[in-house]
Amino acid sequence: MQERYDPALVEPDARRYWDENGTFEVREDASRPKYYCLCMFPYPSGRLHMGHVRNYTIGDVLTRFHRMQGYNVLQPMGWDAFGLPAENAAMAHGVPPAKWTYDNIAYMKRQLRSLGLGIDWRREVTTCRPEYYRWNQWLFLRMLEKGIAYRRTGSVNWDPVDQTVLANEQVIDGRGWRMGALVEKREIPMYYLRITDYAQELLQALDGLEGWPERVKLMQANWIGRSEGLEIDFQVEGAEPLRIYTTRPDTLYGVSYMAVAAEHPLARRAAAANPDLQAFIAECQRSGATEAELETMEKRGMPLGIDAVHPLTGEPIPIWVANFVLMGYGTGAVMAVPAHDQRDWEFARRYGLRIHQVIEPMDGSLVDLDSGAWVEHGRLVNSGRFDGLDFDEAFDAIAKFFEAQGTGRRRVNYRLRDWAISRQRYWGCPIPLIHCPDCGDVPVPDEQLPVELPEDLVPDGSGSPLAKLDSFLACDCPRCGGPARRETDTMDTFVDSSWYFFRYASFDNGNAMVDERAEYWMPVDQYIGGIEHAILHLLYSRFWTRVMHDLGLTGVQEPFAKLLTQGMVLNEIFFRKPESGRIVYYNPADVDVELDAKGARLGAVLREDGQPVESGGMGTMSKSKNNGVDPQALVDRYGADTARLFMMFAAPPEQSLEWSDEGVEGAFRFMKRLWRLVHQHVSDPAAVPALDPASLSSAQRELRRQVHETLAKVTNDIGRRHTFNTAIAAVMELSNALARFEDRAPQGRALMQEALEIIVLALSPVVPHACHTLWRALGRTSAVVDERWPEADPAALERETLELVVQVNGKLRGRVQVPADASEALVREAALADPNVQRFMAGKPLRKFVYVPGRLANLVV
RNA sequence: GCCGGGAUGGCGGAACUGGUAGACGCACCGGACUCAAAAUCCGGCGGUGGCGACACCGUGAGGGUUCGAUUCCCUCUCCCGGCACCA
Repeated sequence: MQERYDPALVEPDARRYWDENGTFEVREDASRPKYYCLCMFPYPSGRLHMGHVRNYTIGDVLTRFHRMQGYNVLQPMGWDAFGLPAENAAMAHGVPPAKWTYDNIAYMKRQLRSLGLGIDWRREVTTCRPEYYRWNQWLFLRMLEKGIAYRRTGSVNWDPVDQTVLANEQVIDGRGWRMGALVEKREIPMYYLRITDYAQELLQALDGLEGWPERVKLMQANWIGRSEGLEIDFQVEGAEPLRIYTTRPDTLYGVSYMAVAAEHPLARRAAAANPDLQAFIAECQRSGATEAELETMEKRGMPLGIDAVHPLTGEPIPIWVANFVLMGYGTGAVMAVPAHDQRDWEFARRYGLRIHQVIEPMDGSLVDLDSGAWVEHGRLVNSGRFDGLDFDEAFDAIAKFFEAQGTGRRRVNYRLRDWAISRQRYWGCPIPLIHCPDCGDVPVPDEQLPVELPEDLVPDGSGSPLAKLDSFLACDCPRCGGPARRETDTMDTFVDSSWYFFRYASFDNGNAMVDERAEYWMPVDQYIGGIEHAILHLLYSRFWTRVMHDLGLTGVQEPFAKLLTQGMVLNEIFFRKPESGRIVYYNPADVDVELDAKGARLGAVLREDGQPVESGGMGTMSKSKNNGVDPQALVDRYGADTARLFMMFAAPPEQSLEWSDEGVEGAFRFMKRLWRLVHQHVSDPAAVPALDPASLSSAQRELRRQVHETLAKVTNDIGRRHTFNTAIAAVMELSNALARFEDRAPQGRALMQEALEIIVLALSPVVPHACHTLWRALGRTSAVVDERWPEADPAALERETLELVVQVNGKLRGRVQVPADASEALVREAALADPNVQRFMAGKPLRKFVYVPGRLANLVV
């Protein structure tokens, strides 16, 4: 073996072995338990970033660990290849999105390979290829048949200068990102998927997802947002009744106005004869479309001059148009109770509307409505015959009243909205529909699938290039054969990522979306990806899987048995803020940090000019903050193993990870120490006999216990807790102990051999290249990747004595050695005998004795 | 604004089920080796007081429960993720 650790020599060698032996190529095998380990596939943006490296290293560690535990493990990889950045790159460089995307994939695939990931590359899936997206189209048509897909209008951001629809990301402060035009909301026809039909199922099934983090399940439950309330019709003179939904029917007597969306028919009608209203409605249509903007903007409104009739009192209730009511959500109208809803209270204060208390606290205490709304449940007052009822009684009584009248009903409502999948973009999966002047919207027949996307177009930022391409547009109506026009909208890219995990199992089937191989592999046993996908991607995938289940395509209802949400990768932000002009960000690699004598930070300067820069703290690695670190440079300099080791050691996987050049150096140093440890052992010519545990000295027994305790800890930390950082820390501790262990007697050598073999096996999932070589260096002829995961020897773990902590009144005052099987009485005696303990008891009588076996004794005086 | 999460030495983090706060690594300081430097190795390293044994303080802030709280509860501050057309 080489004396010096040289990853450039070791790593290609190990990878060659895995490739030549097809180590990670797997097929279905009923004789072994299967383990489907899946990482979220990357968007081919150009180069791998640190988040990818972190994600795929976690997946690879779990893949290799489970392989060694005897599972039949599938780890596939693919490309989420449709999307907006390809169109942006196309516009910037005049290259077709397809070429840009395929070039990126080729480069990033080389990068992934250099990380030494145990991937079955035969199964690679690329979502922009027709053999993949034809099944998007095929399933969409099935959904259309079932009524799960439907068409209606929806609101989009419209750039009036570019004459194009903008993504939320492309709207900056209400203006289009390219020309700076004021963006308008516009209603256009779109296709929707009825995810709301699955709301109840998607909510209930969360309880069964035991392998999911609680916080993700909570976020999904809140997103679905089930509520129970009443749907009530308010009569409006000379118009259709105004229908609203409320979860607080108990506050009905406190309604002092109604609020409708700008697009509501009542608002439109009232505006016809009122220029001020027209201006206000036009202004509402210019305001932002995102929920965050809607909720934080100034709440404004204007009266329509129309009244609704209060259904219980018969009093007139003024109807207002308000900028915070959304037409696309619920009925586009709400009832407002300023006394018991904070937003209504603020609106009423602003416009001098009535604030009328109808609920009081159960204890009859007074409520201060001058400082804000009182939103708790309580007892009804000022509510006619409902006075004195509590929330539940009032809900019930009022529901019965409306049900008897036929003007209202109980209703379960969801915050979740149907999924709009139409995108007015080129680089996406074409929606397989044909518009015929005679037959209307006609689905493309299955035998004409896929509707292929031309790959040589270059978008110019003004609408979809498909709409300008006759060869794509022109077609025959499948129903009447007459001339027709193809749909030019493409699908949301979340469609592509909602089922790719099925396709990895049936990757080469040209005749069906999925086959029986998917039934073998699904569900995914462990899914790993960024926390930023906790809601949308994961919810859409759960929905899509249920639709496939209901169409008989799979027996699986939930796609991901276990979920690990990895944290973001952060780095320092350095900047200068000139007196005038924009903030300039400097890459941390170009900044020197000045320290005081204790190593605490004094300041930072730009190396180039020696002048100070300001620190902006830690932030996600991004282009805009210029704080990214290229993983390729890291791999080129230190090798993949050091990159993997640092990523796994620096933080537990669910937490954000702070980048540190020094930390990488530390990981590399450990690799060198490990290498040297093995080298020293194997280059000693003294024989290594078989280990005889019974004959070990007490120092040898002590070390062997540490070896097996470490093994037990690593097994638990990787397999159960997924805290790779603590597993690695334990191995570092053990290797420090081994470096101090200089026993060259035959049994000392034998113990060293056992310890080094266990270390190499235990680290092989994390640093597989180096361990491949070290295993052979230790005299083993097998490949470490094919070895079984070792088990800790219970005999080695046994202890004769224990050290217990002794507290007086909960404060640490001493330690005692006791036999491992000591009785409580013996422990009490030993604890009381400790001189320091006696000092703190100061002769006071023992009031209570708390004994936690194996841990501590607490003497309360 | 709403939903979810986080805050522990100079820094990243550890403490798994309420039981020894600071494992492991980094930075820093001291020493060995060297003509010297780098690399490597050895030692120290939360704060305050003390020659020392040791004591007191200390887990974002304030309060509570408990024999005992980084861990549980309440209030607050700041930071991060998501908010439906970025992926």
